[in-house]
Amino acid sequence: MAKGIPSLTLIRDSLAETISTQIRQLQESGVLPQGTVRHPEIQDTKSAEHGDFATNVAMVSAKGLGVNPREMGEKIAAALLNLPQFRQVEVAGPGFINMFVDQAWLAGHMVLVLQAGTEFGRTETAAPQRINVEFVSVNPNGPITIGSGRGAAYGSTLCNVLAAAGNTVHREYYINDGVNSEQMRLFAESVRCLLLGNAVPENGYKGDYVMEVAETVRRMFSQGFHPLIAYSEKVLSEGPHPVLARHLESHRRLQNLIETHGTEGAISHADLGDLKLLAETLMTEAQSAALSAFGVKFDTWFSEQTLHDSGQVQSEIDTLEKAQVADTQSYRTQLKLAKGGKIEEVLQEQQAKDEDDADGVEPTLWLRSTKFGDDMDRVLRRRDGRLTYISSDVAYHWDKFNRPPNADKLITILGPDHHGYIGRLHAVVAALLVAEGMVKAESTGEPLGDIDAKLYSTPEERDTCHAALKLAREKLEVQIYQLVRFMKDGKPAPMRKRDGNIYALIDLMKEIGEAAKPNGTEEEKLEVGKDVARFFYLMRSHDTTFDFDLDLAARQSDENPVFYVQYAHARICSVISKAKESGFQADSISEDLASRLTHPAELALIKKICDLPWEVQRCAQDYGVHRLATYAIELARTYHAFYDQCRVIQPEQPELTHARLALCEGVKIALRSVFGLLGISAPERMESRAS
RNA sequence: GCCCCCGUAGCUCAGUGGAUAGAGCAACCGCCUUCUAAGCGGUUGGCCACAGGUUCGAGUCCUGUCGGGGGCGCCA
Repeated sequence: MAKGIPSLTLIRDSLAETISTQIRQLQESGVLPQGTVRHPEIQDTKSAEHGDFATNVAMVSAKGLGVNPREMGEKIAAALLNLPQFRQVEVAGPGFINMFVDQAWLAGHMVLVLQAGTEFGRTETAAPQRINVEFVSVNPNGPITIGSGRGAAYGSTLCNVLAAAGNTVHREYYINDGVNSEQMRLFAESVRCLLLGNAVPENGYKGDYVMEVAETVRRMFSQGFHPLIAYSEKVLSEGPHPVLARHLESHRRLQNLIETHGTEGAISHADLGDLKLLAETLMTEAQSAALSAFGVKFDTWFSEQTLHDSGQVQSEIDTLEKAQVADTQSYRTQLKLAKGGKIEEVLQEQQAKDEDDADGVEPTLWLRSTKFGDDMDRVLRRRDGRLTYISSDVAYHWDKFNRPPNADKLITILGPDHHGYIGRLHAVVAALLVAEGMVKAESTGEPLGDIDAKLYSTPEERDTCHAALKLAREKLEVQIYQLVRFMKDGKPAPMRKRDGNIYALIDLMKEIGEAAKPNGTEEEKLEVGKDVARFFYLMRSHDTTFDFDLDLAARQSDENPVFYVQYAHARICSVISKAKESGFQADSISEDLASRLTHPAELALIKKICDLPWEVQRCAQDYGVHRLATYAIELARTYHAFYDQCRVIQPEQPELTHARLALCEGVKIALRSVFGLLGISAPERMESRAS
């Protein structure tokens, strides 16, 4: 585990701490009155005449202390001026404290950057958390689409950022392979129809990828399952493996069919469940390969069905029933909500008694999720006895807290179409917290109102449920990313096409690579495609819809910002290698480094480099990782400007050359760090566009 | 009806409650004998959808209106 650097070595944190200390001393010596002062925010200035950094601490704190903000600012400024970090401190406007920092002090931070090396950008945090992040998690019934690409890019980068900010992160993909799934049943049915030469069902799957799955399945039948069986047996002999065990049983069944009926006969006699297992496994493998090419790796690919097989689903449901947050009474509660989420009315809808139902009909098992803020109760077990998807979610969310062990928090990243799922997921976790006895509510002592009485039987139950929901919202954070509209030739390009085909992420990468690097190897093309696609997804806030210009992405030009940032890295590598030819080393830290770097373009660059850890921390706090892409562009721009104004290699000025090379090395370190977080490559060379 | 997201330059989008609202693309003008011109500098371009409110201060927070996108299954 990487250690990271203590956050106090960061410029902004260090300034904030210094200002806090000075204010405290001013209060102790009676220059400023006692009272709470907010932690100073260190802001950028918009023009050089306002100095290097500014803080509004006087403006936001003056009122509480009962003093004039400008006067307070003057007193703080006077105190700061005595410190070596500052060459000038001024109060401006309504009470801004504008700080002009000492250039050598500023440049001295470069030493810290160079010492941190590849660790630069990582920081320690006072309260590290153990976090499970689940993302992508699409059904194994098709390739990863360009739509899911956003979730993949966002989720993987968020994980990188959370880890860089000092947390322990577990990356997880949930495979929706439950045997009860209607969609997966239909997918398997479609594959079977293709295998048997029958027409695909009305709402079935028709894309070319389904045909490919069917062809692969046919090949597996003709080759037989012996190798797979042998492999599973070997692995299972070394220890338990629930998923493989299920596969082994299925493969044995299919092998028996082949031996009795021959290849074609086996296909037509095969159980739909066995075909489904083959089809979804192939699809999952394809998804995994595409995501891997996209730079996304998971610690766990978690199979939903294992929760059923192990009995965890049933046992968690029993626990919920015991705790009376789930029951089989024949009504469903629905909430009518007014604007602002206030409950206007509680409706209890009796279930129709269907006399036509045959034997074996069980009463519906309801999760009383309306006790936990959901707008309607949810079905856990259908009347035909089959469990719903949400029933697996109950066991799944409980199980997820084991990855990493004793997880503090779960983050689930979902697409815009799953927005309506947030409420019931929180209800699921809240119900679990109640049922597992994890909630201790303080009684509010308030009696049950009319509306409450329809939801809860006692005030204590209500208070417990409310407390559980509050805790659930802390334990499970759902992040929704918004829709992407893909534009081609100025027109929207649909993710799912009429002919049943899907615009797959892997195809997007290939297309971009083909256009950007027509003479490259397949691997190089995929890498370019990955870089461009990831950067495009990550440039915009995940929380807003945006247009993905496929033509621009495919164009290999200066219009494409990813090449702009990568070019900065390639330029630096070129300078450093040229310098080496002249006998200069970039990674040596000279003692007088700080005093040599005085040019405005150099100082701007130092400030920008040193901002990276701070940017990472901010992103980890509010999950707005798109700012890292903005940061990369800004850093590249600052470097390009420096490059234009400050010649690095000057043999007649070896000290300056060394200092500037160290600066280049610092930019390189920062760029590589941010590229790593964004999941894009750092090319050492970029060929001229002409070639 | 309810929920979520959005409305900022011609286009695509940034913008910690702070000072004169930014970038890329598009348009125009400059800069390669010198470390990669996939670069740099400059010009043009704005009732931050609208109306109230909170605040010393609002593009940012709150309420409402209008407009756009998405979601509200015993599907997952």
